[in-house]
Amino acid sequence: MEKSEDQTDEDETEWESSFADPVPFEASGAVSGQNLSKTPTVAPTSRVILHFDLDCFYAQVEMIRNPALREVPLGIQQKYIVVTCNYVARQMGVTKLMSVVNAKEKCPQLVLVKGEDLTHYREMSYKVTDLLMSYCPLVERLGFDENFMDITGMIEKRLAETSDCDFSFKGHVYGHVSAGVKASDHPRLALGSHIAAELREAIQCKLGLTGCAGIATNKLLAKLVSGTFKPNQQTSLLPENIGDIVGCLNSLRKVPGVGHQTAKKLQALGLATVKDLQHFPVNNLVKEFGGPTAQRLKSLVLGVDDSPVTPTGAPQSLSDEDSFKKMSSMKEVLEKIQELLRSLVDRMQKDGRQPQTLRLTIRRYTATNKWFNRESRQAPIPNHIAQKIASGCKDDAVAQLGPLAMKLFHKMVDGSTSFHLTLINVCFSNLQSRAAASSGKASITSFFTHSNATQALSTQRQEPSSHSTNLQLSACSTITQPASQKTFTTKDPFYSDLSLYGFSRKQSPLVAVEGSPHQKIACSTVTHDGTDTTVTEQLLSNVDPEVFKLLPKEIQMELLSSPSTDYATLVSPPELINVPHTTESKCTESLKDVDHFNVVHKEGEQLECSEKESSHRMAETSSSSGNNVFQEEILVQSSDCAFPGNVDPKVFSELPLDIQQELISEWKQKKPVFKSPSSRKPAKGMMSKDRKAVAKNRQANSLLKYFKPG
DNA sequence: CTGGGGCCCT
DNA sequence: AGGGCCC
Ligand SMILES: Nc1ccn([C@H]2C[C@H](O)[C@@H](COP(=O)(O)OP(=O)(O)OP(=O)(O)O)O2)c(=O)n1
Ligand SMILES: [Mn+2]
Ligand SMILES: [Mn+2]
Repeated sequence: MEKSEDQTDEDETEWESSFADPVPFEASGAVSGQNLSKTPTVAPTSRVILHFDLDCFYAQVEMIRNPALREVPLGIQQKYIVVTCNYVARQMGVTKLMSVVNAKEKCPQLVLVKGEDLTHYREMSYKVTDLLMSYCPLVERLGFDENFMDITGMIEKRLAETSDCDFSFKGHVYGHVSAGVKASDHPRLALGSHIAAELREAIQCKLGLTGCAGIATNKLLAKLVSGTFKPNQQTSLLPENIGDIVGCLNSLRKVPGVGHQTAKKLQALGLATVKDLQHFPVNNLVKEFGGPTAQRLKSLVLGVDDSPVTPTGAPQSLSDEDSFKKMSSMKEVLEKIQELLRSLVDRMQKDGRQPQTLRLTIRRYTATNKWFNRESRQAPIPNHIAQKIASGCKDDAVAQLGPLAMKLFHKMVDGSTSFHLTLINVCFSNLQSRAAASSGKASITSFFTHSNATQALSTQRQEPSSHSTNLQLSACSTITQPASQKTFTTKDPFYSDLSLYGFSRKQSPLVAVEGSPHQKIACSTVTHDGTDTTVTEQLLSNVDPEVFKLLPKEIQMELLSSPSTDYATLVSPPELINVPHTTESKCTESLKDVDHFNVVHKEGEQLECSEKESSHRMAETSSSSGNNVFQEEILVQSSDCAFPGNVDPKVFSELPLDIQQELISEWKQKKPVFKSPSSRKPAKGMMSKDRKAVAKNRQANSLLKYFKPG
């Protein structure tokens, strides 16, 4: 969400003139130059990237929980601010991140729902990510309500399978009247728009959520374009219009990756708009930011971004915090810390991993500048305590973590003098899988001294190692199933073949569950009976069998389970039954359900998401650029982004989904595998070297991690 | 009358 | 341990 200062939206006034001045050619050369230097073993091609952003996310979740709220102006309140609001409220002038007082002033009838507890939002957030991942594993989260997807592989496969190029874009096309755009000129993006439409439809059908999507050739552009038409619409960006969308960002702060501090530095250099930066000599930028960052900034404002879609995996940290006007007694502090710890331990337990580090953060009261003075202290969590967390001895764990947290507190605050706190945050980090944790302090990898086997073994997987309660709770993706028909609602020729994607029997496509809303359906977890000796020797041929035998059973299971892990998905919607009664939200399982390979095409119905082809924001007016500084990124292979070596994205996409996830996890040194907030990622805590190396090679790190690589 | 989360880099 | 970025 944008800060309020950024919310004035003047895009429309600017974009047509964005081509007036050519910008130096050199700036766009980096990407193609780099890729040209590679061996052209893979057909050079641009990527197709999707960006999804849910509509008024917290408000939508609350409206699902209580449908009566749909018709009233609704604001989600955290302390004294309205963090977001539904579109009814927006129509009446309420904005995101508005103070409560201000919002009530704008809209006295505003209904406020407390939103300090993020549990429901977090859960829904992961359901969306899991759903997307079930189609294609290349999904990267950004915040709770956004996901990037690299569907290049899916596109290539589809393109090879069909010769039918007589179709149009789904949704809007930036800078055009979409009906007037020939999809045959941009078949890959056009296909992407169809996939985006279907994924949005799936999100609405299965989860009851609406959102926007952007379809473009990189993450930066996909994100920028997704917000063009707002709510519940999608927009594609053609290469010829890259200059338009970037050029109309008159405030540099709107460029993702340019935050408050960077914008201030730029402004000190006299740079306020994107065009200013486009024309600014990179050399003068280097002085202030350093070479790599300078170049990245230049690239960003040209719409160039070859950062990969990096599968997010399990979270690296879990934190819980509370703010208040004043806290000044040790008793309050202790009670607050214990309260936060109880909640955190609860979440940790469901995650199934063990935190190795505890961090305590405080904010002291200061009259001015209340929000930039945080102090923190962290400490290792003794193993015996960590195990209580994961094993479910909640009260026990809290009882032991409390004193540890208080020790950290006293490193910052002298209890014998007066203090005035306005915030306390408790954070678990350095999260390790049980297998890794139980094998000692080091990761599993340490068992194999000269292991080149680690790659094949996927030693860093993080899923729970046994079929414990944790596994059942976390491995089950809970998806709601509308009781509505499964009728196919389009005769779009591309949909039928989409059913081939993302499907894998073992993966267990989203299971439809009908019944009581609050009924929890147990997971039918298919176990990997990997204790078979022959299997062992096959899979672990590079592992010393003597060493292997010494490993705890759970770890053996871990090592054996990687390439062929079976798992079943499970379904149950705790409170999600209220799928919007909108008649147009029919759910099709076309991409997923194996039993529906023979898709029923129902004539006459359209799969439209009530996209008003409104012509607001001028984005529909066509403008062709004369000069083009904004060259399309060509030669950007997915292998540069998500795959090691020269892996053909098309071939990759044809692999069974679970295999895709395994491979990705190995390449990333993480193990998402199970679809849930837990078990997504391995602790790369101690693996930071590996992780860093990976990130560096992929250009995923550094300042503009969000968009531009180095 | 300015939340409550996350991520990565230094 | 802090800083900057994202939502
Ligand atoms: N500084 C911020 C920004 C966002 N959020 C939360 C509240 C939002 O509901 C959610 C998603 O942020 P968005 O910027 O996408 O805003 P919305 O989804 O609420 O609205 P929109 O429909 O404009 O996307 O993240 C937050 O707590 N603090
Ligand atoms: Mn968002
Ligand atoms: Mn949103």
